[in-house]
Amino acid sequence: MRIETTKAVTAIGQVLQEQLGHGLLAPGSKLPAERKLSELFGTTRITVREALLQLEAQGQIYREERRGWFVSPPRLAYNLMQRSHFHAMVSAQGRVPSTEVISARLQPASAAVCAWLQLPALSSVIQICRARRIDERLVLYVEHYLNPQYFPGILQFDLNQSMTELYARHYDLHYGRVRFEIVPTALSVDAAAALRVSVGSPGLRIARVNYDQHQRLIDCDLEFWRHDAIHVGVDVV
Amino acid sequence: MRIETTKAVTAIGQVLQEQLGHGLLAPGSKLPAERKLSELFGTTRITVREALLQLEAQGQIYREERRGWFVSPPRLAYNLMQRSHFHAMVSAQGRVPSTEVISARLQPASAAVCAWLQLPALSSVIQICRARRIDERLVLYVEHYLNPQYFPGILQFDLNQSMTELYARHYDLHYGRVRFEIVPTALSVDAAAALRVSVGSPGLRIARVNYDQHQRLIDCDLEFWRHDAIHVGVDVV
DNA sequence: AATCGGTGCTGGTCTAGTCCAGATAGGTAA
DNA sequence: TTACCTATCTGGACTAGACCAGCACCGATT
Repeated sequence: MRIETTKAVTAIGQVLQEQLGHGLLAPGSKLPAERKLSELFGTTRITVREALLQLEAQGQIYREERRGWFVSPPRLAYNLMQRSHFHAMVSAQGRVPSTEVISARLQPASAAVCAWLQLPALSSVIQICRARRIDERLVLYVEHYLNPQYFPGILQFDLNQSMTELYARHYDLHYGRVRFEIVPTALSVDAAAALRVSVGSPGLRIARVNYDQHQRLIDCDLEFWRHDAIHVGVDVV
Repeated sequence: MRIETTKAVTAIGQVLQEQLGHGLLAPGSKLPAERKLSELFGTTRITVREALLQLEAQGQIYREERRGWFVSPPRLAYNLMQRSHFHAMVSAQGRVPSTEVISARLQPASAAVCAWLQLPALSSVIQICRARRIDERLVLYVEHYLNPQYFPGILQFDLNQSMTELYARHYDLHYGRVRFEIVPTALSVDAAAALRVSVGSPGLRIARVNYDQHQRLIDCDLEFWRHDAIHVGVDVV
C-alpha cells in the first residue's frame, strides 16, 4: 500500500479501503454520513464525496439515494458460456435472487430493437421490463424484447419467473446460439430509476440476441447491471 | 430528448450531447475550457465539471490531463471469439494501431499471477508492460506475464510487435484455449499513469489466461482499457 | 537551427458554506 | 393497534471563490 501520497482524496480512499480490506466494514454495512466523514478527516464534504466516488468507481462501495453509502457485496460470477439463467446462477453461488416485473406490454419497436430482431420498421414487439435483486439488493434492470409471432398470449403468464423456463414449458423453445455485446457505460435513465441509483452512475450494458433450437431469432435482452455487481467470465475453446 | 429537467448538470449534459449527436463536435475535437463553459452556461466550474464527468461516464467525452476535454472516437469492436491480436483487429476496422513497451523484465510473481499461471509461490515470471494506441490515442495498458520456461531469451526480441506473432515465429507456440474475465472497475494506478488519465478513471479490466496448442498454460495478460474505447462481442454457439 | 526560459492557459484539488428533497423514526391522535 | 404527522438525518445540487502543477506556445539566446 502506498502511503506517501499528499492528496486528501486518495488518503481518505486509502483509509477506508484499509478498513474494508480487514473486514472491519462488512459487505452491506453502512458507512458514516458524509458530514461525519468530513469532520473525521478534517476536510470538506466535497472532498470526502470525491473520495467516495472513486471508491464507487472501483466497485468497493455503492450508494442508495438519500440513504447512505454501503460496502459492496462480492461480485456475481456471470459465465457467458454456461447458459444458465439469473435465478439458477445466483442460487448456485449461495445467494438469494428475486425478480419484480416493472412493465409488460405490446408496443412499437424502437429502431435499435428492429435491427436486433431483424424486423421491418414500425413492427410491434412485446416489451417486458424487470428489476432483479441479489440478497435484496437491486443489481440488474432488464428489458426483454420478444418477437410476438413466437409467443402468443405470453403476457398472461406470471412474468416474475425465469423466461428461459417459461419458454421451455409453454412454447417448447430453447435457447441455441446467443450473441452478447458488452459495453461499459453509464446507466440509462430508466435503468437508474429502476435500480434506484442516481442517473449517470457507471454500469455495464449487456445486450443479448437469442436464437432458438431451430436457429430462429426469437428475442433479445438489454441488461443494465450495476457495474460493481458482476464479473463476466468467458471460456473460449 | 427530455428537456423538462431543472437540474443544471443534466441540462448542460443535454446541450453538449445534442451538439455531439449532430456532429457539430467531431470525434477527437476539443471542448471549450471548463471556465469558458461555466461562463457560457452561467454556472460554476464545479457544476460544469460534474456534467462533464457524467458524459465521461457515458463514454461520450474523455480528458487528457491538464490538456482538456475531447470528444470520444467510436468504440473498437473487440470480439473474443475471433482470436485476433490488437494490431490486426484495429487495422481491420480501418484505424491505426501502435504499441510502446514500458518495461520488460524477469521478476518475482505476485500472488495473483502465481494463481493464474498455476505456479508455486515466489516463482519468477517475465513481465512485459505495454501501452497501445488507436489513431494516436492511448486506449490500452497491458501487463503480460509469461511462464519463463516456455520463452527463453524472449526479452532480446523487439517487443513492440504482436506477442502472438512472436510466439508463433520464434517458439512455435499458438494460442489454444483462452479464459477471459471481464470486470468493470477503476483503472489501476499504473494503468492510469501509462494512459495518462487521472487515477480513478473508469475502465474495463480484461484478464486473459492463455493455453497453447498442447493445452499448456503459457501466459496471461492483464488488460486495462479506457472504458469508452471498446465494446466487447461474444458469439456463443 | 536548436535549445532554453518565460508566461498564460488548462485541468486538478480544495475550502466553506447554502438550500432542497427524500428517507426514517418517534410520537400523537383516532 | 393503526394511521398519520413531524422533526431530524441523509445525500443531491449548487455557489463563489482559491492555489497549484503540468502543458503549449512564443520569443530570446546559443
